[in-house]
This record gives sequence, C-alpha cells and structure tokens, in this order.
Amino acid sequence: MNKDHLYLAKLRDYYANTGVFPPYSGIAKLIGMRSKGGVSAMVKRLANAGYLDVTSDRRIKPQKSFFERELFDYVQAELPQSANDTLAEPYSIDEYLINTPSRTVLLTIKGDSMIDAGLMPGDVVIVKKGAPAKVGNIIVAIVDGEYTVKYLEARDGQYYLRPANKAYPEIYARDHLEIFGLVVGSFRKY
Amino acid sequence: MNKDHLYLAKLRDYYANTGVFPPYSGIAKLIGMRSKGGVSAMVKRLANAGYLDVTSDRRIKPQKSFFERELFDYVQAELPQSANDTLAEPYSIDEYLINTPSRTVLLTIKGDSMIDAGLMPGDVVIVKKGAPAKVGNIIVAIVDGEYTVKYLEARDGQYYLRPANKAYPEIYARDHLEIFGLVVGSFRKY
DNA sequence: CATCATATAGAACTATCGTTCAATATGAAA
DNA sequence: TTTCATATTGAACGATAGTTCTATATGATG
Repeated sequence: MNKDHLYLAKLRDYYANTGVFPPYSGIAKLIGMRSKGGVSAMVKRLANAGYLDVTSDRRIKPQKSFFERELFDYVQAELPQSANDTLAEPYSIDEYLINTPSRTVLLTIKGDSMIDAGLMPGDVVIVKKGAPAKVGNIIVAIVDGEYTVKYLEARDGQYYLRPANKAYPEIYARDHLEIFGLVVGSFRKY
Repeated sequence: MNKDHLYLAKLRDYYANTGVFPPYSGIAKLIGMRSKGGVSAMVKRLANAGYLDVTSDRRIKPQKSFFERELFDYVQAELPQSANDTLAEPYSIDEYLINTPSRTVLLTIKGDSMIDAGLMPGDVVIVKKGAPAKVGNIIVAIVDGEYTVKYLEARDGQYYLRPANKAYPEIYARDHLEIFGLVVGSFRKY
C-alpha cells in the first residue's frame, strides 16, 4: 500500500484552493517529500491511475477522476474512520448534474415561489435549454420578458404555470407559453 | 480601449476546458499574439485588474474575478437574449461548492425531516468533516450509530438537534452530541 | 531474518519558460 | 495631421523547471 492517496488528497486541496499546481519542488514540500525525482515518479503513478495528465509541455492537468468525491451511505455511520474507504463510491458532481454542457445554463432562483419544491431564494438551478418538458416538470418559462421557474401543468388541454407556494397565483399564458428550458437539477451553498 | 477582455475570454475558455493555463508561447498562439513579451505585458495588466495572480514561481493563478463573469453572465446575459449563447463553458459547480476535498464527503438525504430547509429526500448534501459548527447551522450528527442531518441548536447551554419539519421531534443527546460535520451545500438532480 | 519490489533521495543535465528592453505598431485625442 | 500613450514585436538572456539515473530507504512477504 503506497501513500499516493494521501498525496492525491493534498494535491486536491491545493488545487481546489488555488486553481493551479505548484512546481515539483513545491509539490515535494506540500506532500512532505525531499526530492523532485520522487514527485516525478508519483505524478506518473497518479497519471497512470487516471487522476492527472501530463501535457507535452510538461504541465500537470487534472483529469475527471481528480474531481471525484466520496458518496457516503448512512449505513456507514458506525464504521470507524478506516483508511480504506472502499464503501464510498466515487462521484463527480459536475458530471452527475450536467451532461450536455453546451445546452446547459445556470439560473439563480429569486423569491420563494417554488419553496415547496425545495427551491429556496439563492439556489441555482441547472437548466437544459430546449429540452422537452412534460406536465409536472419544473421548467423555466419566459413570461413578460422575464424568466420564471415554475411547474408546468395542463388543464383542458391548455398549459399553465404553477408555483410551489400557495401564496402565489397560477400563471396562464395569453396565447402562447414560451418555455425556455427544463430544470434538471439545482444546487445551493451555505 | 484594449483587447484585454477578449484575451481574458479566451483564457477563461481554455482554463474551463483544461484546468490549466498554457505557457506564454501557447497563450500567444491562443489569443493571436506573436510574441511572449506581449503576453507578459498582458498578463500583468490582467493581474493588475484582479483577474489573475502571478505567483513567485511565475505561475498564473486565477483569481476570484476570473470566475465571476461566468456565474454572472449565465444568470444575466441569458435574460435579454434567448439564442445567442456561444459563451460556452459552465464554471465548475464542484469548484464552487467544495474547497477542501480531502475533508469533504457527500451524503444522501433520507426522509423529509429537513424539508422546510429545502432538503428533500434524495438530495445530496456536501459535508465538511470536523468543521466548526455554530448554532443555527445545518450539521450531520451521529445519533445511535446513524447519520442525521439537522439544525444545530442550543437551549440552556445544551446543544440539541432540530428538524426542519414539525412532524418530527427535537433530538436531545443523552450525554454527548457527536457531530460528524458541517453541511456546506447541497445539490439535487431531477 | 533475507529477499524482492517499489518508493524516495540527491545531484547533474537540458529544455524551455518568462523576463527584459529597444524598436515598431496601434490608436485615441487634440 | 501631429502628438502622445499604450500595445506588440522580436531577440537575447538568465533562471528554473522537470527529467533522468544511481544509490539508498522502505516495506511487504516468505
């Protein structure tokens, strides 16, 4: 068992903070090595394992696996903090939430009209532009030139928008309901 | 008026795709300059403007402003226009939500005890292990060997757990309240 | 304990990086 | 147009990066 996962953890923290990797001498200091040669070997191992990529101009590039996180299960609560975390699955948040980057847009929730759907003011929703929406889906519609996040509903063959908050009225389009995109996810930072 | 904002745009795109900056010769090619000297000057300008930072070991580091535009533009730029969307790359949600990967863990919400806080069953919370928690924060505690996500509250100098759902009772620890970590964010997929 | 594979130390080496500076280009203001 | 400030070119320079190789350390396994 080698210490590469420890090194990887430090590299991840450093990169998350700075957005850059240090030079090999700096990495050595960071992970507690004394030689650049050792770093070079370690980087190659992490590259082989799919976490990093070394470009032709000798720069370290993070790969997908570099951003994977551990998804814990409730069951594991009793388990002591073992070094081996085989029970936690790797998980990439961006990959999980977004699969068509070019058609995907982020939008910040304003107001509490969707609060019963768990969308609080300040939450960011992930919107897939032009995706087909069904009744019951949360969508982004354009009403009076403004974007609105609401449930898409239908009555008597006519679509309308329903907020997830009884304090707000349902919205009926005059003639045509303009749908901007489908809400496929959301996130929030405390 | 100089072209720095164009250069910045290209650097942003490149960085969003790769997670790294090219060497100055590569930047020159990228932005259509013919000399590294010009790049050097341009980088200094962008650093002065607060977008970049040049470290003592001559590495280019993105600053906060470097990422600002993307979130901002996504929210606002989309509003007036509806079709014009070549400003590609989504900024990394992962980067936004997580800054200490090694101490960060994901946990799936079970049940609706935190539903008034906008945490629905199936949502994933981002937990910073061992982070200091204050009263009013949402935390992950270990109760009877299971993870529980609740508000941390205090009464008469004693900590207890409060669900965000009136149908659930408050939880008082027998002797010691074991806190696993602090909830710093959450996300959800529809 | 001895053996073997792998990881790290350390130093020497070369490529390449970013800096610098003078000359030139660009472009706004008068 | 002329003037003036700023941007860019291009080449030379020194510094430092990462590679490489050997020796040593580490640590697992028998």
